[in-house]
Parts: sequence; structure tokens; C-alpha cells
Amino acid sequence: MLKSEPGDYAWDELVRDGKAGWDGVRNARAKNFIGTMRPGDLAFFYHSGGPKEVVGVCRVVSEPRRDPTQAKDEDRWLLVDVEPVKPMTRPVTLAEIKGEAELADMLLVRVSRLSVSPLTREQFRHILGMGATKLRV
DNA sequence: GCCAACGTTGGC
DNA sequence: GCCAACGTTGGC
Repeated sequence: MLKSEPGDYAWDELVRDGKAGWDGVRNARAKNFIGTMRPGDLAFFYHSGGPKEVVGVCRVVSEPRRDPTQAKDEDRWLLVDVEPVKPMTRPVTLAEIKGEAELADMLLVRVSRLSVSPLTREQFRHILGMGATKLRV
């Protein structure tokens, strides 16, 4: 689950750009999750700040690498490149996710400040279903 | 090494 | 706008 405030970087911008480095993550736990990502992995794009909802699916297209937006002499933070796969047919709101017992363990729910968090395949499929979004996963 | 103070994030 | 939950910083 990749969180972004739409005013900072929105789903539509990823669609426009075709590809983007998921930069600016400055939390050790989130960085560790980025470090586990591999090319081909799928992720949800989540809008925070305003309406809180999963808006699309994207794909990791690089290995984790140094985030160039950190200070030149630092080598602490990672990013991966992502590209859009498809928008959710219906956005899935945080409130809906919180209403699902099967999703209660998600770190998105349990650690609200975490901007990058993992999902199980089952959780991923569950949210796809809630968003009426068909994708082979 | 501990912890109080402070800053930030994000949901409400 | 508020506040809970964290993370970081700095004094000791």
C-alpha cells in the first residue's frame, strides 16, 4: 500500500507520467518495506489527506534503490519505480476497509502514519473485489 | 541509555 | 482545528 497526498502526487499524475520514483519516504519502517519490493510486485495507490481511499493499482518496475532526493552525503532512504496498471473501478475508502474484519490486521489500519505497508495476497484480492476491479493476482 | 520535550503525520 | 500516535532530538 503506497500512500500519497494527492496535492503532493496524485494517481492522475502517475497515469500522466507513465512511471514515477516513489521518493520522499522518510520513515525507517516504511523504508524497510520498500526494500522488500521486487519488480513485478503489485501495489495499491492510496490517497490520504482528503478523501481517504484506494484509487488504483500500480506495478513495481525497479529494484529498490537509493532515493536521490535525500542529501548527497546520505545513503539511508530507498525508493522503487512504479507504473500505473489500472484505476479502481470504484475507489475503496478507508472507512470501508475498516469495516471488513478480514482486513483488520492491515498496517494501513493499525499504524495510520505508516506511508508504505504490506498486504497479504488475500488482503490484496479482497480490496480488489471491494473496488469491483478485475485483475489476475 | 533514558526520557522529556518537541515536531510530524494523518485521521477525524 | 484538534489530537493520538509516533519518531527524533538533546540534556543528563
